[in-house]
Amino acid sequence: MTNKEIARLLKNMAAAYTILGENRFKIIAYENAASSISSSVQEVQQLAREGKLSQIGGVGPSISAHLDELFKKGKSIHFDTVLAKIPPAVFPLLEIPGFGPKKAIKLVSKLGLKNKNTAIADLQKAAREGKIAPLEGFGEKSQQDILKSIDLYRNLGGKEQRMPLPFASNIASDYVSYLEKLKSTQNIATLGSLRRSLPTIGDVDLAVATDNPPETIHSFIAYPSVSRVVEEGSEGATVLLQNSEHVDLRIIDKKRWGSMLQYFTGSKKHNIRLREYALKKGYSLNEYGIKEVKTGKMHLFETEESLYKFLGLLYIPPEIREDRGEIEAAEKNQLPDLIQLSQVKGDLQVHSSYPIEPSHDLGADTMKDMINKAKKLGYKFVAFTEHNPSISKHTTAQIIEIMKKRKAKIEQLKDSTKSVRILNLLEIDIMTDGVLALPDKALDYIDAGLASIHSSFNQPPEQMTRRVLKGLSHPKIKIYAHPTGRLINQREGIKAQYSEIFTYCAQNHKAIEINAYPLRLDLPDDLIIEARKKGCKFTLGTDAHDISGMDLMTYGVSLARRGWLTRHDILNALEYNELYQWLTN
DNA sequence: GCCGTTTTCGGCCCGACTGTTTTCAGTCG
Repeated sequence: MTNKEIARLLKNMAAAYTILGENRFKIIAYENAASSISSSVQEVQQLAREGKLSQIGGVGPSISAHLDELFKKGKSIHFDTVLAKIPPAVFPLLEIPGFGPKKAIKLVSKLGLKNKNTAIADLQKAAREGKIAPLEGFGEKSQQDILKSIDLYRNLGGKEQRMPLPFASNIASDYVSYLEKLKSTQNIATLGSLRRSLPTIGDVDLAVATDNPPETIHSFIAYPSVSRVVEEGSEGATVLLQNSEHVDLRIIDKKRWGSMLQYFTGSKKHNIRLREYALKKGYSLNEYGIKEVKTGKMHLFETEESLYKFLGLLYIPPEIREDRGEIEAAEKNQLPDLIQLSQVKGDLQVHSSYPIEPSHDLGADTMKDMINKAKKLGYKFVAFTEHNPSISKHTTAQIIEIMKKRKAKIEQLKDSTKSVRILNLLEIDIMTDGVLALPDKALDYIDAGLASIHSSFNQPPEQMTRRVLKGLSHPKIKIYAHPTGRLINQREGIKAQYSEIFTYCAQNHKAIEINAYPLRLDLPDDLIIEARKKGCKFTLGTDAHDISGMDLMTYGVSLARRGWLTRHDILNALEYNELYQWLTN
């Protein structure tokens, strides 16, 4: 079963319990478990095999026992018994926007919907025939809304696409510099997942504090790339851009800027935890401020810093507001000193146009150009990591010849370049059987290698894990590059036993790459956290195939920050000599 | 059902919006 299927099952359990009138906290528990499973990048069934189900937040002894039974025997008696008490036609209706358990059961029973396979179509027919409006609790308006929601559901087809962070970030920064030019603009910021630097973004949300809201809103909707104004009000507006990217503007009162920014930045789970924390101290927290429960006195916050401080907490950076222990850490003065872009002294994955005749894509710019770019970025070092020469198109002797020449070229550049040190690395495929796609002797011509998967992404987890570990076992290989192999919106990552891989890397002097390429943003943050706990070191690489690609290091840094990493976890923060020693040791 | 510097019991966030209601229920974020 996929995570999505498991999450849906638990969501259905929550719905069933809602209809059956179960304890509402039990319902919330099932919903929480469903939501953390649906957002997990680790395969839950795999975790179950390793006996690690309880690692997932919100999955405790009861749910994990039922899931274990389900995975081992193909069904869970408990789940089946509860779900059997609900008419089956209820469940498909839950997928329609605006439908919850109560509305679904009411319609299913009053309209007599029996067939779960045709439930949505049957409902649509009933609405068209005007059979919903007369029902108690419904009316003409809700009948129309149901028809609209069904259309919406059908159009979406359940697959809403999220933008990779760098795309959303570009849209936002262009919009921000446009709105900043207004004299009335006092404060401006991004909100939500964009501000927390999630790898993928749904809507771009912006906040503006202004002394002239109408002017701000007018300018917002008059922005040149707006293709359609979806909503326009006194507190904000929503527009669609050329490629139907959704952008929301929210006008925020300067006196409450801190509270609103905090609230709309989220995450939801962080906010819930923060409110629970505040309540224990006698404060009720909402998006407008903090209320003293006893006296009703309201405190307003112009900055987030003052808000967190008022609650006795250090300022929590947006990237780690995910309810992963950050509030407790802020309380105890134990927040990590997260890595910053300025601490990154070089790029450890760059592809030049050097004619290495690779099996994958070559870069577009010369080594020289990329070195100059590295200088401009203020780097102390840069690593060339072209793909290995194609092994199907060359003999071993030819490959060695290519590698020899490349080494000579890099040596020459090393000698002639003072300000930036150059590393002679190579990105080498791990073939399906775990063998490196480079003859052993050819590895003599590099300082160290990155190993990565570029084919047969669908091997079963055990086989994939053995393949990766075998590839990494070569003494020259020091970095496991773009570890999951995912391409956002295009390809799921490999299925592997990551905890085994991380343990191996921590114990065998292998670093894990955090790849900043926009469609990769790989490793995902929860796996970074797991790898860090095992003691792994990390590298940052843009995977740039031209000089402009080298500007995207900031997204690798965001990802590392989301994974709680500091400069001590990341090899790019070392001085060149220490780094060279680490890679050649 | 989950969870823990309030840890094996006794808690469990807060408000907006919508449509149907004359004070609330359901859904959403």
